Amino acid sequence: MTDRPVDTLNKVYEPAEVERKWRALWEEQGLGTADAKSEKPPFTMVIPPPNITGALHVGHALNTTIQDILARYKRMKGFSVLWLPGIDHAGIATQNVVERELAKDGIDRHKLGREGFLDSVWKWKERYADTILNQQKRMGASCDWTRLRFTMDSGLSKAVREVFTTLYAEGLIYRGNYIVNWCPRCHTALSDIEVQFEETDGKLYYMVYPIAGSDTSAGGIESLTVATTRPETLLGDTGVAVNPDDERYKGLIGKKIKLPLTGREIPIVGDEHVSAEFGTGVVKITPAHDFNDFDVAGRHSLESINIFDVNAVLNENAGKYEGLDRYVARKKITEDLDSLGLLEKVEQYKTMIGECYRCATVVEPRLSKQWFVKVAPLAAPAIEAVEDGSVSFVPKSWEKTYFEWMRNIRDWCISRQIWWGHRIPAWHCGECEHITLPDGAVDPVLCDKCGSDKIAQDSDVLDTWFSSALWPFSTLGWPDKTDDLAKYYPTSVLSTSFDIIFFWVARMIMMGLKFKGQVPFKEVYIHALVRDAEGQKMSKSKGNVIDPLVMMDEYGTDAVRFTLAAFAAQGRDVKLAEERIAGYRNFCNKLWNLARFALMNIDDGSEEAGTEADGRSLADKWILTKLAKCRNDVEAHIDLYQFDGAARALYSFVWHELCDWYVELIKPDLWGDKGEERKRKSAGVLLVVLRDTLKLLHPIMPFITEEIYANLPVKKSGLALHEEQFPAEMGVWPEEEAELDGIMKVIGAIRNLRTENNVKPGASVESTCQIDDSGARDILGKGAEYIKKLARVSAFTVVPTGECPSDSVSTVVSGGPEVFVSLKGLIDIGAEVLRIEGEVEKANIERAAIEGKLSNKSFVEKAPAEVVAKVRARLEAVNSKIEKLESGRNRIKGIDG
RNA sequence: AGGCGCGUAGCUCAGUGGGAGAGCGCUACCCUGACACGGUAGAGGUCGGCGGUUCGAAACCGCCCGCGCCUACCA
Repeated sequence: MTDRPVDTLNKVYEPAEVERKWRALWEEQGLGTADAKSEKPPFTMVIPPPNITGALHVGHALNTTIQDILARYKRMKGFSVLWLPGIDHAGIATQNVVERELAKDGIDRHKLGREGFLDSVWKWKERYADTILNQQKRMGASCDWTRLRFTMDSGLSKAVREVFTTLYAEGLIYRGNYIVNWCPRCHTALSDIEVQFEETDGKLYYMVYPIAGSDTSAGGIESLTVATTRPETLLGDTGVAVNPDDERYKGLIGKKIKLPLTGREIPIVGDEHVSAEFGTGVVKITPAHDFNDFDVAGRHSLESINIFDVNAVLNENAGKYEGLDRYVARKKITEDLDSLGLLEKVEQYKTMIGECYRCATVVEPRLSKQWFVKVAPLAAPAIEAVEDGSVSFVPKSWEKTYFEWMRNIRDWCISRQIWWGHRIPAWHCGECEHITLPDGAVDPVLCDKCGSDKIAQDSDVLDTWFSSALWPFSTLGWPDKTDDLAKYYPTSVLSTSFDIIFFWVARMIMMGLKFKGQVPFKEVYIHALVRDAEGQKMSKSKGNVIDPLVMMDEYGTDAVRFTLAAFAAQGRDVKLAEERIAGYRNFCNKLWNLARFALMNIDDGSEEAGTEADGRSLADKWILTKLAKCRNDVEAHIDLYQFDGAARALYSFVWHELCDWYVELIKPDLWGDKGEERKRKSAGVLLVVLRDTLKLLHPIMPFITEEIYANLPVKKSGLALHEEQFPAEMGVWPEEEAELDGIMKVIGAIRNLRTENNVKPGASVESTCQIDDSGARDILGKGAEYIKKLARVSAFTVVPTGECPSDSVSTVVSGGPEVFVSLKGLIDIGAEVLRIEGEVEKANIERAAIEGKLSNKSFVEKAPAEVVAKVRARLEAVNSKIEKLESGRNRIKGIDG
C-alpha cells in the first residue's frame, strides 16, 4: 500500500491554502481556455462585464457562482465551454471617479484638456481594473482568461464604429434637437432609463396668469390659474394649454396671456393632453424643460426658450433672475408672484422626481442637440425573437417585463457630453455643416459634400451601453470573421440580474439580430435578486449587508458558493444570513471528514472492489440507489437553473444518507467483523460513492472537491477532477432501498425508546420485533446486524405477533412491526405511560382525519382508487398502532400494580 | 395608476392538488476509534385573512390586509 495522505489531512478543513493551490493549478492547466477547433458541441456564456470602478458585491458573487457552476458542469458533460470574461469602461461612473481623484490634487479636467484627462483615466484603469477580476478569480471563476475583453479595446472599438456607421447610413441613427434628461452635475445627457424616479414631497403652486386685452373680449374672465410643481419654469413658458372641450375655457383658445414677471405675451391653445379634471384644468407650457410640454409645443408650433445653463442655473433668458440656481429661483419667483397677488395658493403634493442614476442629482429636462437610435425598427424583430422562443427567459415571467418595455420603447439617446468612452465617429463640416462618416478604420479628412478640410470630429462620446449591446459578438472578434465567432456564437445562456433587462439584455437582442442575424443567446437566466451592498435596496439599517470577500476569508470560498447556490431560488430576493454560510462551512468540514474516514479504510484495490457488481450488501445497494437518485436530482435541477434544488439534494445526500447512515452501517464491515471480503467490498463501495459524490459536488464546490479527489486512489482521466465526466446514470435497487428504509425506522424506534426511558447511551438492551407478515420478518432478520450495531442491541429477535416480552416498553412503526425494548425493572412507569399516551393522542388525531376522509362518500367514489386504497391502508396501520400502544400501556400499568 | 413578486416553525427559506419540510437557533443526553464546524432523541406551525373551485387546497381562482420591487408625461 502506497503512502496515504491521511495523516497529513487536518481534522478540520482549512480552505485558504487549498484554494490558493488550486487557483494556481487551474491557471497553469488552462482550465478555462476554450478551443475553437474542438469537435465537442459549444457552450458559451459571456460574463456581464462589471464596471472597471467596481468591487465584488454579493450580486456579482451570486452571478459568478451561477455561471461557474454552469461552466464546470457543462465541461464535465462534454461541451467545449467558452466563458468569456471582461470589463466595462463605464463612461460616466469612471469619469466621475477619476475627476474626484484629480480634484483631491486640485486638478480640474478642463485644465488637463481632453487628451490629458483621458491619459489619466487610462492610467487609473491600468491600476484598478484588475481589482474585480482578481476577486472573480478568487471565487474560482473558470473563465477563459486568455480571452479577457474590455469595452474600450481596439477590437471592440472597431465593432462600435462599424455599428454606428451602418446604422447611420440606414437612417437608424440620427441627430437632432430634442428634449432629453440632463444631469446638471455630470454635465451630460442621459437616456430615459438612466433616470431613477423617487417619490418626493413637493408642492403644487397655483399661479395667476392674467389674460391680455380687454375684459369683454375674454367673456368676463380676467385671468387663468395654472397649477405647477415648478414655478421657476414660468420664465420659459411660451404658451398655456386647456382642453379644447372644457366649457370653462373653450372660448379663450386663441387669446393671449400676459406672462407675469416677463411681460411676454403667449398664446392660449387647446390640447387633448390637458385634463379638465386635474388642478385648474389649465397647464403652462414650457417646451424646453418638460417632456410633455415639448410635445404640446410641437403640435401648436410654440417656440422654445431655454432658461437654464448646463448647471441648471438660470441663464440670460431669465432676465433679472439670471445667475440663480433653479431652487433659489423657485423661491424668489414665488415670493415675487405673491407680492404681486398672483400666487393663489400652495398645496402639499407628492411628486416623482427624476434623479441621475450615477450621482442622484435631480435631472433637468433640457432641449439640446443629441444623437439618437431609432429603436422601433430594431425592437420589432427583437420582440418576435422572444415571442417565437428563439430567446427564452428563465423564469418565464420576465418575458412580460421585456415585452412591456419593448412595445413602448422610445428612441434611445446615445450621445454623452463626457470624454471617457467611444467618441462618436462623425465629423462636422465647418463650412457646410454636412456630417461625414468614416469608411473603415481611417478617419475622414475632407467633407464628403463640399470637400472642405475644415471638418472636426463630434466631441461627444457614446452611451456605454451602446458598446455593451454588442458584447456577445464584439468579444468574439466581430466584425472580422473569426473561428471563435463561428464556433461560439450565438451564446448559450446569459445569466444576469433583472435590473439590466432594459439597459442591456434587450439591446443585445436588438443588436445581435441586426448585425449577426441571430439572437445573441438562447436563454436568459434572471437570477434571484441580491440587494446592493451600497444600499438603497438592501436594508443597511438592519446591518445585514454582507461582503462576500470577508465571508470567503472567514468560511472559505466553497462555503460561500454553496450558500449562494442554495439561496438562488428563482423569483425571490436573496437575503443572506451569515449563519447559513457558517452552516455550509460545517458542511464542507463534514465532507472533509468523510474523506478522511474513507482514506483510513481504503487501499489501492478499493476502486475495483467498489465497481464489482457481485457481493454487494443491503447497505451497499441502498447507498448506491440513493446516489443514483441524487445524481439525477442534481442533473435535473441544474438543467433547469434550479441551483437551490441541486444544492439541497447534495447536502441531504452527503450528510443524511452517506454520513449519517451508510458510514455507520458499514463500520463493522470495515473493522473486519465480517471477514476480509466484506471489508474489501464495503471500503470499495464507500470509495466509489465518494468519488462520484465529488464529481456531483464539483461544479458548486470546486476547491474542496479537487483537493479530496486528488488524494483518492482512483483512476484519473486527466490532471484533476475538473477533467472528469459528470457521472452517467446509474443502476438502482428499489427493493433493497425500501427494505433498509424500513430497518432504519426500527432503529429509530429503538433509539427513541432508549432515550425516552433514560437508558445510558453506552448500555446495551434486548429488543424484539413482532410482525405477522413473514416477508417483513425476513427483512428485519436481514437487518439484524445493522439494528444491533446502530441501536446498541445485544439480543435481537423477530417473531410473529404474540405474547409480549416481559419488562418491556414498546412502540409501533406505522405499517411496520411493534418494537419492544426490554428494560428489566428500570422502567419509569409513570413517565412511560405519559409517553405512550402522547403517542396515542397523536395517532388518534391522525385516525380522526383518515376516518373523516373515508366516511365521505364522494371521496371514496371520486378519488382515484389507488389513493383510496392508500388511505385505507393508513387507517389500518394507525388502528393497529393505537391498539398495540394501548395494550402496551396497560401492560406497563400491570407491572406497576 | 398599472404590472410583478412575497407573506409556511423563533430566524432564513424550500415545497405547489391527496399523510406539514430543511438549515440555523432551542431542549435533553453524549468528547462512541472521520468530524463537538460532531452524534442521538426531542419541542416548536389552525402554511396572512375571507370566500370560491374540488371528493380533497398550504398549493388552483377571486377579493381583502400587510410588505417589497418595477413601469408610467396628469401639470
